[in-house]
Amino acid sequence: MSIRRVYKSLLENYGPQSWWPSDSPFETMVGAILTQNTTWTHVEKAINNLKANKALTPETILYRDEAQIAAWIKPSGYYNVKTRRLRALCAWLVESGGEEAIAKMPTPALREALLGVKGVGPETCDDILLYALNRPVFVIDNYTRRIFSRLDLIDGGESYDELQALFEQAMGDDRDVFSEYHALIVIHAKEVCRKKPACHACCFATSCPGRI
DNA sequence: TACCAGGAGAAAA
DNA sequence: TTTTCTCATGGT
Repeated sequence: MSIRRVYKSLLENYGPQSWWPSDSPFETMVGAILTQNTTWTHVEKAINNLKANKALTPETILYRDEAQIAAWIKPSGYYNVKTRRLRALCAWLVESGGEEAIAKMPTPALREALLGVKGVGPETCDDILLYALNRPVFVIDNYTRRIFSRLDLIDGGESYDELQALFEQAMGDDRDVFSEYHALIVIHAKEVCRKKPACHACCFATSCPGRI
């Protein structure tokens, strides 16, 4: 078993996922913040509230009443901290000259700048780079650690950057492959870990619908 | 009822 | 430097 083989297996089991579901790069950025520690169905409700109120713009999120923004994104949970995080991201975006300006920035500089925004950690940063800005970066999340340590392909204690380098080296410099792989990992984890409490070992079970 | 979800930052040890 | 706590709604 190898990282490349796992990708092949997941793709065969679940098919292409074609992430990220959104209508614009900015919507993807907002979704990346809102999806922190919650499920996508809750994020959809929050984004729909923003859309319904024509509030899915950097300017609206920056300048509308903070309590109003929080009320719109309430379904996604942690609405107070996420409001501040959205504002920090929008402030950075505007100060940087908007989407057209950041699109011209080289990936390492862009990544460093995003990581400097309060509320944007490594996973959210790479979600934005990969899915909003189409940069070839591999997204590492807790599912990746869980699944691949269970498969004995990683130790589990590696740093975020170490794991990212490992997957990027294994899969080549292919943005579309990185995009599919991360989505497939999330789909797989959700498919096989429905048991309560969540089963963290069912990658090995013959009953697992997406057994690797 | 209790657990958990497509994390991150601050505080405490 | 590493670990623990906090933020919070809503589905199962």
